[in-house]
Amino acid sequence: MKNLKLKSARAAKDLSQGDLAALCGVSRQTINAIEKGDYNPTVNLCIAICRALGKTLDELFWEDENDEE
Amino acid sequence: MKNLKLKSARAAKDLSQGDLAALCGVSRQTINAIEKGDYNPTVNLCIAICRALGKTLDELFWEDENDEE
DNA sequence: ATTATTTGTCAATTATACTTGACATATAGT
DNA sequence: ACTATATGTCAAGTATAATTGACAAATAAT
Repeated sequence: MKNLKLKSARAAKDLSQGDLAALCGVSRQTINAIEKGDYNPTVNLCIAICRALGKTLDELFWEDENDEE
Repeated sequence: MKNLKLKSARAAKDLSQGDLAALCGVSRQTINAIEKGDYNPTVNLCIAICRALGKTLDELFWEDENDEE
């Protein structure tokens, strides 16, 4: 289950996966895995991503991650 | 950093920590720890909690978990 | 006083989020 | 052709979310 909302919000800010990872204090692979969607980040990381992209949890993570795989 | 929004949303539905845990498929201790607030649940669990309580991520988890400790 | 339910908290284990390091591919620049 | 950046993915390790089991204290009921 890809997270396309995240991918497009990141593209809208013209950030690479690596850029966003640095802003959130995680590795590039972690951002890649979240966008790819086959796992389940912690809420604090979700919040960090939202802050970096100027979005809220509901905008990026509501009804996506849950219909898993 | 206690999550009082969660605690009060649960109280509003007259559910015990154990009840909510069962609805979410996790242990009572996990719900207790999240309300107590000293850790960082996964977003899928947050979503399960929101669904059980009829709330959204923004309502229960936005700007709480992040000002950690 | 006692019985039952809820909550708080501990210790030890298991599952998994997240890391580092590396390699392949694709695209664009020079 | 070469160089650089962005992405996708793998394997092995570390950090921590979540588990089970147990016990104590508080509340409410009888």
